[in-house]
Amino acid sequence: MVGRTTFESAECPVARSLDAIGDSWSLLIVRDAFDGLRRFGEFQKSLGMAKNILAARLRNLVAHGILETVPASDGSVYLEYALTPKGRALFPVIVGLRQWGEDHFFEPREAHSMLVDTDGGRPLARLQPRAADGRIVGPDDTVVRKVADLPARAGRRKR
Amino acid sequence: MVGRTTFESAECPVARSLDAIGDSWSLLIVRDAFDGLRRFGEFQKSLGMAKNILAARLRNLVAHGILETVPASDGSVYLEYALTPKGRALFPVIVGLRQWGEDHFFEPREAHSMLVDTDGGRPLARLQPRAADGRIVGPDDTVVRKVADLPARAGRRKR
DNA sequence: CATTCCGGTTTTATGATGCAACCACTTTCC
DNA sequence: GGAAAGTGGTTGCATCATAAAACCGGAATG
Repeated sequence: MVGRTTFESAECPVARSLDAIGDSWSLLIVRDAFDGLRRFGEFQKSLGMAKNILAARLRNLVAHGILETVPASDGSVYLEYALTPKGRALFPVIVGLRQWGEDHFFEPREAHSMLVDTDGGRPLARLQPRAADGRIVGPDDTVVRKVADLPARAGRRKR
Repeated sequence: MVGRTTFESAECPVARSLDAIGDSWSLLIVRDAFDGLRRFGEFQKSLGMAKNILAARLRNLVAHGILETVPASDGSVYLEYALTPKGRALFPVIVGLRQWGEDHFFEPREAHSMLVDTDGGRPLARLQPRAADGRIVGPDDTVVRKVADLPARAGRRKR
């Protein structure tokens, strides 16, 4: 199982996120879902993965509220898997992984798929973390701060 | 092994990225590296993971050019692991995972660490993918386009 | 009806992971 | 300077997750 007890008690949001989608396949499934895939067979054909682990991953993503099963769209009796709002909120993460991959895993002229703006067809701008006032910030401009939960309860340690 | 032959030939940048850092631990190591951790023992203590797989992950991250070993910083004979530019370029991905986790895996008042702007101490703004002209775009405003590797001057295609 | 398709589950091998012990080398302490 | 402790791993071994393939029941298709 993926999301059982590994980092579940961690108070670092990165760890909890990875507990839900940190395996090799889940984010590829989510990527395909952003591309419009919805059926079990579509995912299986696109990813070429074993059907049993696809079933397990879909179950896990549904259990985490990232996908949900919806009745059908073409009238058949089968289910479809659709992104929930929580799943759609992964869009920046997918974009980040895509841009990082484009920049660092391809030769300048090598073929690769690319995410473009529907209106205009131009590639997206690079993702840039920004401060609250809009300034662009990098790794050295930020720091992790521990935030305790308000009602009493002593602050925990370890991010 | 992580980065062997799984998605290596894929032409999707997301797949290649996940081939390098798609396991449960690598991104947590990178996160800790952003937080300033550099020594084997620091990572091992922070993550609580087995030393043999930490060694394997560090080897893999170094092999992928995400970390590099540098001689020392305190004069001792030991090595340290530092982020390369390629590794630092993962910053938006880590920020995205962190914000997604903050938004969807914590109760409103639950304790969690938070990434704040060094200058001012306020939380970062939400990551927002933007089109080339600066417009904020969502999943429905973008489409994946296949780009073949053509030798020279590609004529821009309009729709 | 018979056949194929769809969406899985059940086996069975195999690879990865986690744990503990061990080890070479360094640094520290007395 | 010798013992003890720390640092940075490696090696076996048990266990768990993963992958491939076979199988299966209901639904659609001819």
